[in-house]
Amino acid sequence: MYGTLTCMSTVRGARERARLEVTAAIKDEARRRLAAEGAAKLSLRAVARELGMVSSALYRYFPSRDELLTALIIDAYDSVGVAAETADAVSLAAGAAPRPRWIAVCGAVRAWALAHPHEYALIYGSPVPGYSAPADTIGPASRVANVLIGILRSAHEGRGLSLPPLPAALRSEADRMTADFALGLPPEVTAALVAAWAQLVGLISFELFGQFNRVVEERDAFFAHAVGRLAHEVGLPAV
Amino acid sequence: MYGTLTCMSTVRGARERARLEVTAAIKDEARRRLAAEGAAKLSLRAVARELGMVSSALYRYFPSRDELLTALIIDAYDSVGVAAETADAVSLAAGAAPRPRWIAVCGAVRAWALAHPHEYALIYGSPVPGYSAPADTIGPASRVANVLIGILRSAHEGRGLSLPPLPAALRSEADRMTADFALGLPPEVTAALVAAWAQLVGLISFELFGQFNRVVEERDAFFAHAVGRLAHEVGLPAV
DNA sequence: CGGATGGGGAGAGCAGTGCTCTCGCTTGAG
DNA sequence: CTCAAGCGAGAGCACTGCTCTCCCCATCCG
Repeated sequence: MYGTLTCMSTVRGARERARLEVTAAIKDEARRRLAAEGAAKLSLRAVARELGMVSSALYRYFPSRDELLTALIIDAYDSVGVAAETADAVSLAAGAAPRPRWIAVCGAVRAWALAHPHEYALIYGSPVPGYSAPADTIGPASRVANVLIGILRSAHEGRGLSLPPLPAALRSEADRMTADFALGLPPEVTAALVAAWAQLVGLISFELFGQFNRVVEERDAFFAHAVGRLAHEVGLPAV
Repeated sequence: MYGTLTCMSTVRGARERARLEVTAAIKDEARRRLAAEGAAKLSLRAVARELGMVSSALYRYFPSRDELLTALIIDAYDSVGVAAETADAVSLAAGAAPRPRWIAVCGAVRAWALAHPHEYALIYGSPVPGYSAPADTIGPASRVANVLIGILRSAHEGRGLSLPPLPAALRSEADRMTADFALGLPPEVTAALVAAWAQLVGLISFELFGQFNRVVEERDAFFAHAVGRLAHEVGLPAV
C-alpha cells in the first residue's frame, strides 16, 4: 500500500522535491510583493522576474494569476488560523477562563491583521478573483471560527452559558447551524457567535481600511472594550 | 459679484454644460461596468470605447484611473447615505420610535449593499487605490453614521439612554469622540455607536463577500436579529 | 544500458491595459 | 475678428496575463 500509492508526506524524488521548492519560492515571492504593493499590483511577470525565471515558466506551477491568489488566500487563512489557535493554546495553558481566552484570540486576530494588512484584505476585504470564493478555501477559512467555537463550548460545559431566547423566525436556522458546525452549543449561542465573528472582522476592517482614521485614536483601548462587549454578547459573563 | 465670480450653481455656457454632461456620462458608464465586472476589471479604455471616445480623450476629465475610482467612491458614499437618510425620514414620518428607526436604517444600508454589491465593495471592502482614502471622501463617508447619531440623539433627548460605564482607559477618548462628531450623546453611547457601526458593516460584508455561504441560510432573519441586538448594544431598549 | 517520454524552462507573440505626447479642430472670450 | 484655451484623435511606450512552440534533459521502461 505504501509502495503503490504515491506517498504524500515524504517527498518521492528529486523531481517532486524541486517542484515543491519552486512552488514555495513562487508563493513566497508573491507574498512579498503582495505585502509591498497589494493584491491589485501583484504581477506574475514581476514575480517571475524576481525569481530569475521567464513569466511563461510560472504557468507550469499555477494555471493563472487568480489561482496563485487563491493559493495565497488559503495560506492566509491558515496563517491567521494558527495565530488564533496558538493564542488560545497559550491562554489555555496559562489556565485562563473562557472570557480571557476569547479576548486573547480576538486580540491575536487583530494583531495578525495589523501585521499582514494586505493578506488580511485578501481574505476579509472584497473578493478579488471571480466573485465567490473557491471551494478549497472553506476549510482553512473556518479555523478561527472553530477556535471561538471551542472556547464557547468549554465555557458552556463548564458553568453554562445562557442568553435570551431566539425569535421564532430564527430558531430552526440556529438549530441547523448548531448541528452543522457548533455541536453542543445552545442555539442562541451559536447565532450570537456567528454574528460576533462577523462583527469582530468589521471592527478590524474599519481600523485597517482607514474608516476609523479621524474617528478613533486610541485603537487598542477601543478594540479591547469592543471585544469585551462582544464577549458579553455571546454569553461570556463580564467577570 | 455675480458677474465677476464664475457662477457655480447655474451652468455658465455650452462649454461647461457639455463638460458636466460628459463627466456624468463617463461616471455612469464606469458605474455600469463596475456593477457588471467589479472594480478590478474596470478599464478606462473600455469606458471610452463604450462612449465612442478614444481613451486619451477621457484624461481631459479624470487625470487617472484612480481618480475616476475616487469619484465613484464618493458617489457610492452619497448613494448609501441618501438611502439611509430617506429610510430614516420615512420611518420618522411614520412616527416610529428610535429603535424601529435604527432597525430601518440598518436594513436600508443592507438593502443598498445587496443591490449595489460592487459599489459596496468599493467603499467598505479593501481600499483599491493607494492605501488610504483621499480626503474628499471623509465628508460623504460619514452620512450614514450621522443618521445613526441622529437617531441616538433623539432617543437620548426623549427618554434617555443609559449604558454601563466606560473603562477608565477609554473615558477621555469617548469624550473626545463625542465632542468631535456626536455632541449631546453620553460618551458610552458614542463609543458603543462607533463599534456598532463597524460591526454592522462587518455583518453586511460577511453576507456579501460570501463568508456566510455555507453558514447562514436565512439571511433576512439572521440580520434582523443581529441588528436588534446591536440596537440593544447602543442603548435602545428592546421594546 | 539505451531509447522513448514527458516535465519544465526560454522565447516570441497576441490582445489588452494605463498613460503621455503631439497634432489639429472648434469654440468662446477679449 | 482674433487668438488662446478646451478638447478629441491618433500614435506610441511600457507593462500586463496568457498561449504556443521549441528544445533540453531527467526519469522510467524494456
